[in-house]
Amino acid sequence: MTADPFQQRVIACIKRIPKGKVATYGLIAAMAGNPRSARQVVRALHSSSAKEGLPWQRVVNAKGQVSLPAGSGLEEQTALLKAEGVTFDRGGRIDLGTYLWGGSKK
DNA sequence: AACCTGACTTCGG
DNA sequence: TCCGAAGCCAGGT
Repeated sequence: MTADPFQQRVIACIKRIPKGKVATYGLIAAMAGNPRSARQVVRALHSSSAKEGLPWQRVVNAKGQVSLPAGSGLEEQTALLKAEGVTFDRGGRIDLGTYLWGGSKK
């Protein structure tokens, strides 16, 4: 297992995402200390989502959409977010201006 | 050790 | 607003 503080940071940040809000990979990466490692956020998520029970469904890309391919849990993810009060527009996009987590609890 | 892939981001047209 | 190309970083093969 990795002892990278970055990964630990990512996990911690995701755990802090409030309900009804979403965060982008880049935002998390920046909070974790590496704004260029958005991809690694993804990896950290994959590495510990199930293990840490992280709300990976609240993590979306910069476009405000869920990047998961349909059939891999996308339907579940969107359903969960909707249940939390997040609304999706016609294209399955989230209104980042309203639901993007500010990360003020840094 | 080298190459390839990836739940991304940002810029330009 | 949408599409395409380039850049970055780490893990897997």
